[in-house]
Amino acid sequence: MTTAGKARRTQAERRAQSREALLEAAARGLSRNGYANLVLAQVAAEAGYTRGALYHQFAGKEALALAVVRWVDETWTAEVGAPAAAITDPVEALTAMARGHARYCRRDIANVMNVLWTEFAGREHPVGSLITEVVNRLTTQVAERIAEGRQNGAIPPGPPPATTATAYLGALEGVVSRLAGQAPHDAELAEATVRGVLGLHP
Amino acid sequence: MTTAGKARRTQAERRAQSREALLEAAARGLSRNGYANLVLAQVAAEAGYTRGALYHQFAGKEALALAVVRWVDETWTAEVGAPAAAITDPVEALTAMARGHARYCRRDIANVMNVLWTEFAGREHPVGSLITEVVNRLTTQVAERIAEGRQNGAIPPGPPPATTATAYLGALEGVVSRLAGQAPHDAELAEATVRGVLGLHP
DNA sequence: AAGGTAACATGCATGCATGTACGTATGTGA
DNA sequence: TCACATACGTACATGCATGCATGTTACCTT
Repeated sequence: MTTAGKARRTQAERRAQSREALLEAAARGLSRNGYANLVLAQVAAEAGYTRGALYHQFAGKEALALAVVRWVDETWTAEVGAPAAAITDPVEALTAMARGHARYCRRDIANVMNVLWTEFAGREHPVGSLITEVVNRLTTQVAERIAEGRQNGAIPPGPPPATTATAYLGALEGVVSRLAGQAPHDAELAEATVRGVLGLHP
Repeated sequence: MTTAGKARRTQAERRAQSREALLEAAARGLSRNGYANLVLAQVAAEAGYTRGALYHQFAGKEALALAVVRWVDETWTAEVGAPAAAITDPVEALTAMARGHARYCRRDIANVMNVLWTEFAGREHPVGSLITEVVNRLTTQVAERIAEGRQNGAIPPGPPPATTATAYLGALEGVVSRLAGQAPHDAELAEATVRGVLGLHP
């Protein structure tokens, strides 16, 4: 809402602060309103600026949304994806990812990916392409873990790994977005859900 | 796309045919584009009419969307909700609903509720209110079945029935919308998912 | 401290979709 | 068959959000 330090910042600091404030406001706006209903004047106002600042930092609405998606992707990978990927056991990794995603989505920013995915799924749009790219990468990773677990014997046989991975991510997003950060049930139910998708006993 | 019988229809028939064609086109459009990106000229064109016909049958964009939601609700209740509600055993009813929903969503119409829900969740809009109403009714029904199954001993204890029911519906919608009618895995994974949410063994 | 550049604000033009008024065609009852 | 009502098409007006061009303020260099 308000820029913290106003007293004699350097230009780079000033720029970075504005950019971050705008990105955060845009992420909240996208979470709530989606892309089509996102009004740049509101985004700028919520960040404490006007549209001028926004157009100075981003080429336009599309570029802003792309930046938000990349930003969310980076923070998600750092906070959820990478820690889960570091776990050796496939089942533990997949359940840890579910719990981690639930925790990550306790912030209001989190619905961004879900909203944009449903809005741009099956349409030709740069934002949709980027989302698809991110989701595909994730799906591939999950599918590899599933295949690994099946060979391992820890995960029972089922539909093709890619299909199961798609279901895994869809179910996870569905649960978490509906529960909207109702700790601690969100993480518990997220794990239970993905265990079900994978065919694991409770 | 094309109106079937052109030869000497009665006015009521004529009106009903147009209305149904417009509703179906609107449902497809909403599934793909959502409410904000739905353009009425495209809807009318896809139904074989112009905006004039649409505005003659519906008061406007909002009324059209409301009619679509009611229409989907009715068909869903008839094809999925009522058959599942007729089943006595709670676990069987809940799994049957999951499989039934997956089958129902094999049509392109099905994403309507999901799209509109994510678009209007937490906003004040007539369409959002109606969706919330429908979802709440469903959630209550599912929660009752869950409570029943817990008392029964068939479903293990867990988070409050209302919370679990929300997770049930979120996970189900998530899986089915992502799988987009990939029979037969959609039904299989939908059932596995809700079994996981409920804490049942595979 | 003064000129210059980047950050930001403000006003204008454009496009697009909705809603409405009016015109035309098709069915209905006397 | 003729007057009327209803289904549908067409053209115009309005509102709104984006994008851009032009001012104004803050910071940096010398």
